[in-house]
Amino acid sequence: MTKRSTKLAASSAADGEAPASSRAARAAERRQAIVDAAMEEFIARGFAATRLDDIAKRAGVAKGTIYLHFKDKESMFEELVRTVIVPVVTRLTTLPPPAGSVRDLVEAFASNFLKEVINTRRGDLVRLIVAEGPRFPSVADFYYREVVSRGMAGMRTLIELGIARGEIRQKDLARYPQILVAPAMIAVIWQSLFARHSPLDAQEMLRVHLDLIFGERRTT
Amino acid sequence: MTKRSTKLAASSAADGEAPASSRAARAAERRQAIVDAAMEEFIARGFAATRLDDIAKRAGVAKGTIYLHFKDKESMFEELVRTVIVPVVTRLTTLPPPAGSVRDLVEAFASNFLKEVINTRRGDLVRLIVAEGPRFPSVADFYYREVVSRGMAGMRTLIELGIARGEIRQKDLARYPQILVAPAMIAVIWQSLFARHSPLDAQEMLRVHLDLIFGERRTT
Amino acid sequence: MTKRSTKLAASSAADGEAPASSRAARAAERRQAIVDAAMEEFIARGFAATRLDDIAKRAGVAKGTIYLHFKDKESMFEELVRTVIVPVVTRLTTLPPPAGSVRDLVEAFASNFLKEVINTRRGDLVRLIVAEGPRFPSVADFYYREVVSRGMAGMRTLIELGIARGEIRQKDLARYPQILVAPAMIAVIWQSLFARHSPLDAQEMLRVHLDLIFGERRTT
Amino acid sequence: MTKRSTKLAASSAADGEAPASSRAARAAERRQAIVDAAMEEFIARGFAATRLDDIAKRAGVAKGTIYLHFKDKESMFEELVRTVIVPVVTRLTTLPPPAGSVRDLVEAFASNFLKEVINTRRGDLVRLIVAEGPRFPSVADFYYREVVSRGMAGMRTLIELGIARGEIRQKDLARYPQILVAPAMIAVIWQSLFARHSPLDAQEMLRVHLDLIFGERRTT
DNA sequence: TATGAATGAGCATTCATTCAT
DNA sequence: GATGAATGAATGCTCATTCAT
Repeated sequence: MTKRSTKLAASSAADGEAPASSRAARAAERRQAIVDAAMEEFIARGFAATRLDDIAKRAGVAKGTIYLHFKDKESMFEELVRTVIVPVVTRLTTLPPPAGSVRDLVEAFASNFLKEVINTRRGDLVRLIVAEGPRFPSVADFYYREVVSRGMAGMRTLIELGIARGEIRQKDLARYPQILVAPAMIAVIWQSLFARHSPLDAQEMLRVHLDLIFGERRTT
Repeated sequence: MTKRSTKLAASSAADGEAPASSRAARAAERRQAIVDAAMEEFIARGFAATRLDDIAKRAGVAKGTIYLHFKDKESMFEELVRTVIVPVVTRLTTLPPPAGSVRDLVEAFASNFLKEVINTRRGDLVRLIVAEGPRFPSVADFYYREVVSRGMAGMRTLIELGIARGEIRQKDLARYPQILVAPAMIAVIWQSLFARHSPLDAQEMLRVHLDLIFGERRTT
Repeated sequence: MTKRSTKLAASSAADGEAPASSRAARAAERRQAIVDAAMEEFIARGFAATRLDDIAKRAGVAKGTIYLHFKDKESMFEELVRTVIVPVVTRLTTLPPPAGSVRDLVEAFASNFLKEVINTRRGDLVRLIVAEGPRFPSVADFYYREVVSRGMAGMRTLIELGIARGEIRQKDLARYPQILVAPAMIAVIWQSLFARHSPLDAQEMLRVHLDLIFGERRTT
Repeated sequence: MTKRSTKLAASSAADGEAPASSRAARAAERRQAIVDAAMEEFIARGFAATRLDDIAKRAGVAKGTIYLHFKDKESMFEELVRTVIVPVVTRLTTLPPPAGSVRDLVEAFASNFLKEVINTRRGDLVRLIVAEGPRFPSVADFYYREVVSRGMAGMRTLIELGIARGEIRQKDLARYPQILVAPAMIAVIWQSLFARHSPLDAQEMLRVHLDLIFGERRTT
């Protein structure tokens, strides 16, 4: 009756005997299954309305097992956010191959953001953070510290570089990097809320936005 | 222990003497007190985590009184959104005095948006809608229909007018009015989530953004 | 919006002006409407599950009006039982025209019981008393005192008369008048509970039962 | 404060040592405790006035435990009726040893009914069904189907046999088996409602009734 | 380690009763 | 007298958390 998490059971052969990846690996696998399940449920229902029962069922574990990996519902949510956000940030920030024009850099970033966040569960997670932020100051703090402030700083640097190189005219833009990111954020929220009312071609919108800023015209 | 609703007692002179405003007026007053209290609580805690007890306490009414005005918690939330959103939309859309440049129009709108939404409980309500949308399709539908689609259409018209008049260069912008609104939305969310981490001068940011689109420079 | 009780408004002409039956009559009328409505509701839902709101609505009065006539829900129920039971008992016990055979007397009684109780709201009330008895000792006491014990005594007298006159053979019957009444009671309950499963010709059943006791055969 | 269910602890030896009766047995035991407690409370107060809190307290379990066994209060009531009725019906219908006179058979049945139902919680349950029937059509249906219609059919068969064998004179009786059962039902209700006003020797009453039908005289 | 039965605090909702109009 | 808006105690049900197995 208990359903095993499938998408992550890429580990071993038989179910009861784990040759190589014993003990620790099994545990990590289970934990990951819980995190995945929790993300789905939290996104779909929000923190307060999500039942641990449903998470356990979806993860294919018993309810008590969750407490072997997380202190309680709150810390599960907080750790979940960290667990999912950190690798994405790492990937998005490590990327910039320091060659080419600023627009190339920004476009590369946008492209990655598109692939890694928009139209992804990760995008829904961003909306979830926006939703639960006020009730989870620690999550909002974490998100501001790890994502927002770092993102703003990075964008500002890029903008200043663009201004220095003459790619960007609008000098004030450096004071509000939010403007550079705003359409991407709006895309994330739009997909999560209004996709079924009217689909949005996020990629094209971002291109138009970059045209607005860099003045030129190019194809992705 | 019972607290009188203060901000809404615009009825008569003194608090203890309500000669004319009998029955109906008292009822409307009470209902408004409930709506106000509910908005505060829903914004602070989200739908699921909000207790009717707290709403009642904050509104200065008994728990049962809420049910004289709303069928249940869900419809209270839905009606609340309508009650608050409709007048704002009305005010924001009725405003444009059809004189002056397109930039003037947009700036007037931005100015009103700033005053009516950003830095206002209404702004928090927008974040709340983003947060609860997935669990309240009816709310998301309503918001899309009454606010988003109408807003997009209006913006598109303005953009096209701007293009026709030569105020806006970027022709593609008309396809993505979201870009025009994005910074305003980001400002709303920012104030709600990150104001305490780093305050945002929304007015100035919007000005910079308009400069980006209209190319010029002006002071509000 | 308030609906006037119709079936009882056989009183006066205009609604606001009661020529003869003013004041007191109006009050009595209202009270009767409440009693009627209450009986319907209590029978349909039982004491605990009946809402005063529904009674008021059905009676065409405001909720508060009920409290002008009855102390509270409990005493309303108790008085209701008295109000309805007493006249029936009176009618059923006053009837015996002291002529003819004992069987004639019993048959006359059965016939009246059939007309006055079985297939009547009064029958449902008996079932209601059976239902609520344990929670309303005062009602059970009243019913036992006014109906059961008097009924048993009366039946015993009739049986003894029948035995003395040679109409009834079974001498022990006088010790258990319940046997004489049992089918009538069963008819009451049957109609209330199982009529829709399988209708019962109570009159015929009672005739068969009397044949069993009196040994003869007659038509009603 | 927690009371262990006593009457049902027929499992192991001492109360503190339950070696074999693990899991399933414990669960069954708990469920039975809940059923017992529920029966007491429902009988004493009726469905609507019974509090789950009281059932839980009486059963010695937490409130939530009830919901591990029953979907809600309604289905608890319905299942309770089934759970209690079915075995009784089974026992009462399996009994007839096909020897002896019809009167012997009927007397055996009466004797069992006396022992199994009258003066038993089961008797009170019958009154409860009469009480709640109108609000629980499913219960009334079940009772009619499983008990009443089967009982009527069985009685009719016996009566016809009695007529065929010359033990019963009254031929019409076969059309109204209710007459045969009526005093037993009245005994059930009497004990439940009027026992404290005036005790009833049900056994003797049933004997007198059988004498009435079979005409003879015998001792149980 | 993993399980899931058991717990009981917590909350939405109902409804008898009151009382200002 | 009548009214019905307002009250708040009462109660069914949920669900995060614990712990014996």
